Amino acid sequence: MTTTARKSPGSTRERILDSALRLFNAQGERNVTTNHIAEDLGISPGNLYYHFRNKADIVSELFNHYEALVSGFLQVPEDRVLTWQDKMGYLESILDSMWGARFFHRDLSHLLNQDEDLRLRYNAFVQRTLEQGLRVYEGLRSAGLLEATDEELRALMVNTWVITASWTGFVHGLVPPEKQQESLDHTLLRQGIYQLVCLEAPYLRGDAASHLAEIKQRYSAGDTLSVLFSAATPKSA
Amino acid sequence: MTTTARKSPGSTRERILDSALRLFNAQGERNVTTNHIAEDLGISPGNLYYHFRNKADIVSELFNHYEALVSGFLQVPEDRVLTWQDKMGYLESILDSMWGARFFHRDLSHLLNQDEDLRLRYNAFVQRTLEQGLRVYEGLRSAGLLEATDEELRALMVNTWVITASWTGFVHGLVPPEKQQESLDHTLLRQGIYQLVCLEAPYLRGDAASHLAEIKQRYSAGDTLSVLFSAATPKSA
DNA sequence: ATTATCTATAGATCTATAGATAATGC
DNA sequence: ATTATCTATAGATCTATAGATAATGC
Repeated sequence: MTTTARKSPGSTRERILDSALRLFNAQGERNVTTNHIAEDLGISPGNLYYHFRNKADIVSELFNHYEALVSGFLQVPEDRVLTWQDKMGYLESILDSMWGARFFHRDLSHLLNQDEDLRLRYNAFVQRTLEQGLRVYEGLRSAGLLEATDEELRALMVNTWVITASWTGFVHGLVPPEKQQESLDHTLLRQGIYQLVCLEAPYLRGDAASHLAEIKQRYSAGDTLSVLFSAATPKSA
Repeated sequence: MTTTARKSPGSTRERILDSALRLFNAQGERNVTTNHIAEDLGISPGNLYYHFRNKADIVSELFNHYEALVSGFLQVPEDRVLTWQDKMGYLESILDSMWGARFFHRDLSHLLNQDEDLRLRYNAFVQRTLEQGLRVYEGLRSAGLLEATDEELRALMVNTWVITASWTGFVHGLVPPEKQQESLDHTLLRQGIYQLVCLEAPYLRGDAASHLAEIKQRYSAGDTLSVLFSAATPKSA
């Protein structure tokens, strides 16, 4: 039974989840079978099935972790006004969470097709995230850090979400798995933040606007993506 | 023997590709086996393997179609200046192509991991598309329809690409497969164009800017996505 | 007594090939 | 002769369970 009651942190159930997450992220959910997970942990397949009904059950539980993480970050503080540092914190935290569960968005469509209940929870999650994100943007607007109509804000929020959720997949499409070392990954993750900052840039005002150049600079450090544009665009004329 | 030489249009080889594309898009590549394709066509599995080495070979050939389609659209006319209608034409054509091969981006990471050669061709494709897209944006800038620095243009181009390539996946995550009728699909595809227009909006000038409201109106007709924001955001105060 | 684990395996697929047969083009 | 197709199947997995055994908590 997939109760939410957790045993001691090093319990077999927890270890299965840890191992599954690691293998899923590294090799893709599709390429990791229940046998692989059991073998990775040095337990029997039977034991794994004692703790989880099936693979979808493991995925479902991993989604719960990820969902709680993201929802937890996207809170607007009630006791003070938002700053542009807050805004950067949101971007970093969420992209980090995405990266930690990148297997999920990579195989999203199959995972949702396979488990109707997960699809419902995922839809609710997207809706909630978009709403919480919109609150954040509205908070930034109230703080004078952003200027946009309600309509513009909603479109911006959807675009922010789509890019955030797709960024790890985009990176995986470009970098072959054997080259996905931790360092490179981190650089590309920062490029994702750069892209999100550029997305917001036209609407930024006040402090957020005056720090724009500095922030862009900070997150484009690696300049890894510029490879994509080959030699066509001279850096400075 | 994956030669590019094609037999008569209704040849078995072509029929296999058609059937595979249709089934892949409808059910996901992962859920469609070579046996399913053969059965769908009423031919034997053996026959299918006579025409294609394996499933990856079929996918590879489908990618060729898709790639040629997209690359063909993204040409800047040399004999005249770009108009904002051209720009909308690009968006429509490319999202249409994406939709036609939506299975591809849905299972992208697995397909690329499975076929090293496909990964290389895909990377070249992305690079070429970003460059051609950049040419288009530069053309719009020369025509006075868009104002942005080179740096802004490159970031815009990457964001445009990520959203374009991810949009169908985003839609699939929200709409359960049994509800994905042709009509709904088309509405959501138009919402994708709306999102792309909003992405470009801050940089538009001249005719492109003055037609902005009209264009937004045209593509948000269904207002399907607004469901995501529940009742939180009043349409007009 | 209950919880955790293992061994062994049935059943379900899927892939891809070998070998036979039919259809077609000279 | 060559091209296209079919039948039948070996081999490779993977899932998920049954049934036995070990460990643990009272």
